[in-house]
Amino acid sequence: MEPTCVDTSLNLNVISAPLPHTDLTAEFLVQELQRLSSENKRLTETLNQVCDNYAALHKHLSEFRQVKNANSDKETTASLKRKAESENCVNLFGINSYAECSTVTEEDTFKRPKHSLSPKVSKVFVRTDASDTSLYVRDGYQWRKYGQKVTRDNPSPRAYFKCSYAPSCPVKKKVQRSVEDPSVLVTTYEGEHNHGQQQPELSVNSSQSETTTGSVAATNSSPMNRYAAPIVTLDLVQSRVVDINEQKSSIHNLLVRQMATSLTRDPNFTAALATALSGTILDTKPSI
DNA sequence: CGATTTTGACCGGCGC
DNA sequence: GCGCCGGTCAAAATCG
Repeated sequence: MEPTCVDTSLNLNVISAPLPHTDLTAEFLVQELQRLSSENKRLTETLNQVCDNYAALHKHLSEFRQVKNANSDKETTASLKRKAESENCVNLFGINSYAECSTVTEEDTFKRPKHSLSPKVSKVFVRTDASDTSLYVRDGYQWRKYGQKVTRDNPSPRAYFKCSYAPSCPVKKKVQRSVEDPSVLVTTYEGEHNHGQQQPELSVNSSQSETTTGSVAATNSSPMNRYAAPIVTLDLVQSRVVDINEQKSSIHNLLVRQMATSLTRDPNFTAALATALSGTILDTKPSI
């Protein structure tokens, strides 16, 4: 299966040949592990910085939208609002590189033309196999499908689900494939669960994974069962890193170069980057 | 046999 | 008022 979002698993096969002595090999492996751990930590810090920058940018964007909306003409029609909503979703989708889990409330949106008492609405983008036509997103709750419709702005059908775990649970969700990328499932949750979560899982058809904001853990399959060559899997979320001396700067530079090369060669990464940039640029243009 | 899914019908909001 | 469209209902079908 295609990995979720950007495959950050880097083929850092720097160990070319086994060393003759077992002790030396073990020592070398320990050193390698420490070196990679420190590299992992450094990348985690870089990622955090990128996330902070993104958050600041997103905040500016929200402020800009509020100002623009306040200055807009009051004769804005509901259809325009609906269009703005869809555009907003597309932009959100682009900025966050198919991995956004956003919560939209009554305060920070100028949409929601009706249902004034509508509870919290959140959207989750799940990358899945484009050839897979099912609209089921396993998110740990039990859902009952009660309808399916083909909407006007999207050729793929939209499925409607209700939470069936508790009869009194008011949560609903809508699942529809994205127009921009059919491999992405757009799940819209409405309301909040009044019960606990059942299964701590979050996947599509139990074979794909979902990325959420801030989680860039590369969940490529285990190197032990798929690849013969050692592949460094970056666990940027739960990295237990031991700080070691940073004397091997040349090796680090080499590693950084290898990572950059690996990322730029990755079509998923370049596609996600291009989408994010285009979404950001398009989002700044004045609305009609 | 109960739970779940499918799918056509129905309803209400909105624009013209 | 009429038609369009999104959302929901409910009977039939399907599944375990």
